[in-house]
Amino acid sequence: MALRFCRLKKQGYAMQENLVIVESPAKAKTIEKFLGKDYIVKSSFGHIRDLSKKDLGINIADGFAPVYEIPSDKRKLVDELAKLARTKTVWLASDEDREGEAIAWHLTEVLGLPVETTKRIVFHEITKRAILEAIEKPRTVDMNLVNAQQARRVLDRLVGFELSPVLWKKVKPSLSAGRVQSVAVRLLVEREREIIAFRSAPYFRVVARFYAAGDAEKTLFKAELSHRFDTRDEAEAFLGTCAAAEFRVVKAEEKPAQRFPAAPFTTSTLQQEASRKLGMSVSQTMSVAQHLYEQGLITYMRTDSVNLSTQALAQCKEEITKLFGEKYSAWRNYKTHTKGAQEAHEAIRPSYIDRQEIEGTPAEKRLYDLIWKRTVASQMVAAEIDRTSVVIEMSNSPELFNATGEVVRFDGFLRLYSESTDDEPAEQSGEGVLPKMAAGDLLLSRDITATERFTTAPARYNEASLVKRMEELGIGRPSTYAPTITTIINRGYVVKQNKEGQKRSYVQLTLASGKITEKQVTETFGKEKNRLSPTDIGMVVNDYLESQFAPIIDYNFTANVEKEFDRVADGGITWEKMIGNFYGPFHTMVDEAIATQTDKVSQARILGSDPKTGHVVKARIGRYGPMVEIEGAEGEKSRFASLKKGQLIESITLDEALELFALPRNLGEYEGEDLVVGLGKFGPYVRHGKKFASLAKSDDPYTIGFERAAELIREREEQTRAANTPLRSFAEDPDMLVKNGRYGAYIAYKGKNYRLPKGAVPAELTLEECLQIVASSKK
DNA sequence: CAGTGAGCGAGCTTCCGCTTGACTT
Repeated sequence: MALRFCRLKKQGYAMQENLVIVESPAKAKTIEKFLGKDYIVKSSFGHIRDLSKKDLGINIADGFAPVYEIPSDKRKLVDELAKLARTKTVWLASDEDREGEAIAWHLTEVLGLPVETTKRIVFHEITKRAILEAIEKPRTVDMNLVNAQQARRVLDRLVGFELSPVLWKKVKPSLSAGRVQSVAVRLLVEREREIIAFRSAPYFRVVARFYAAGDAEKTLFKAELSHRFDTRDEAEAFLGTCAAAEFRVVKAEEKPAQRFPAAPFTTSTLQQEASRKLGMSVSQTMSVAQHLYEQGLITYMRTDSVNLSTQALAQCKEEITKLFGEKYSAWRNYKTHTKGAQEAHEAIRPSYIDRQEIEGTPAEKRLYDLIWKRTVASQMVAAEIDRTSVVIEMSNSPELFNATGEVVRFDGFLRLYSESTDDEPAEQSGEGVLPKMAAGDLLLSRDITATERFTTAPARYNEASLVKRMEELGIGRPSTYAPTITTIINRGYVVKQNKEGQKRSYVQLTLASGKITEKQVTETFGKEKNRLSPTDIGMVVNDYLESQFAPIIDYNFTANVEKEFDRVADGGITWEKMIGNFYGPFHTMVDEAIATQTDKVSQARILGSDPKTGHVVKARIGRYGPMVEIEGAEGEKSRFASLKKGQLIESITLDEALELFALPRNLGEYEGEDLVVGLGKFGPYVRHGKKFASLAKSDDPYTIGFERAAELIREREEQTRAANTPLRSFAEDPDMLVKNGRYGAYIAYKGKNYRLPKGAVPAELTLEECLQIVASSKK
């Protein structure tokens, strides 16, 4: 046995003299194939060390010396790597960016390798050529870049671990603040305030349908008036003018234009498009992309680069030529403009461009299809477009009508893919083909319509548009966009929610055959799905941070410190000096914040007075969250009620507040006990004596009637009866019961519950089988 | 499961950026 082991080990040693360490296991697998049997390729699974978790992990007095630890879940891996490293030449092949360089350095430290001589290799694409080339010219670990990472890491820890405790003291325990998350929350708070402050105003837009004399059907087109009216009277008066007007073309222009394809996907643009086109959340997108990556179907999904490998470019050209012909192919190299991009990887693209479709879950197929189309389209020629614009004047008014038309002369990349936008589709005044017109042409109007519209508040962010904004500001990285959103939701700073649309009616005035007619139309507006809005606590924390730590949550803070990190990376300053420059003023701010008496960080907002009692009604954050209060008279207690989901202290009105006191409502006596509707921890309920039943989604606790409430109680009783009646019982052993639970049938035996094995039919179980299940599940 | 809202205060919470699995009540 010992001999055999020894021989195997020797053989392995002889065959694999080299150990290559990369960050991702999927990458390791691919590279191992390229390198052949002299190389064993292992993965570090990202970082292998981090600052000590239980305390600050930085020795400030000792020049900010970091205290690094190997996390317990990394111990085994590190031991394995160390063992392999002892007998082999190590090649550190972590990503070519700040974090990757640091991983390489931590590996030298932990594996006991000399920094000066250990081979460090990098490649931006996972192709055989790129990897063999990298092996040809190894370098050593760049300590300046490593130090820039240490500065980044230490700064984030200092900010996070000094700010958060200030919040625990001044606002609420367990809160958090950080360079990235606090700015993300700030974006949402500021947007929310714009929305609260916004007052929608009506206006009238005028659209006419014109035609050329003689050929009405073929030449009918739409044109919009360049002026918008503020009031109905103005709009109506204008239509009156139109009735007596003569319309004439003053300008007709046709201009050729080009539309270009979008760059290949990065993490952020993939998240945006998957959200717009497939309705996927940011974390869903990442998890599906991870699956595709692990199956070797796409390149790495956490990237800020739009670069494609030469090999991929060639494959695109071949594929486009095959599918659409050579005239559709255009060789393009895209450049990254993103702030702070590190470009350690390629863009997100299919691993094999000739693979147009894949097997997998529906989500995997759709996301792959999106990636395939975007990649291939990025290498296709621009679309050729003819844009026509026509200006129409009136004989009796200086107002002008405009019509624009667009005709695609050559589809180019549009044949495959067109990027979506975040904005709602603009109300079109009739893009499409315009009839041939020339200046001086006389036009007739079929009808002219003035439609009442309303100015709209800026839209709330959704996950993907927040990521887009963060990327623009250089805040966060591809690997942290999704987790950051999870964090700010988990901290209770932000909620993701839907909003029901509201109905409103608007006026439409139409001039046709010399007569103006009026129509009332209704529409829904303000419907929202999966939008992010700040909570009261999110707003309070943001305001506090703004008042005490303005420089830290400044939108340019990250961009500014990034410049400093770059100086460290260039060797222009030591990282300790850089951090020292930051920490001095920062720590003073922390001390001052703690010393500043902040009388009640959360102040009550006075809403008005209760019409019944005349007492003050106010909203504030209480022990159990946001609430409204009607102050009691002298020596009397106040009345309290919690805010509903979606309501904010900052924007709740007196009427909305008073409505909250309508609960609990007593609906009257039913079978000897009162039926009471209330709002509990788990939502609206109806109580009958000691029995409770939840209200259905369609029920409104403020308006629900006696009959419906009684019905809910009866339904609930029926359910409990069904749940308590065992599916199976045995005369021989009354302790043994097969019951129906929330997760299906289960066995209840002597006070303990047991799961049924897969495939068991509850109604057919015998006592023996049940006893066996109980016995076998005992451990 | 099903409101609460006073005050005291032990012990705990927290960052960002690299990577994947565990986990099922």
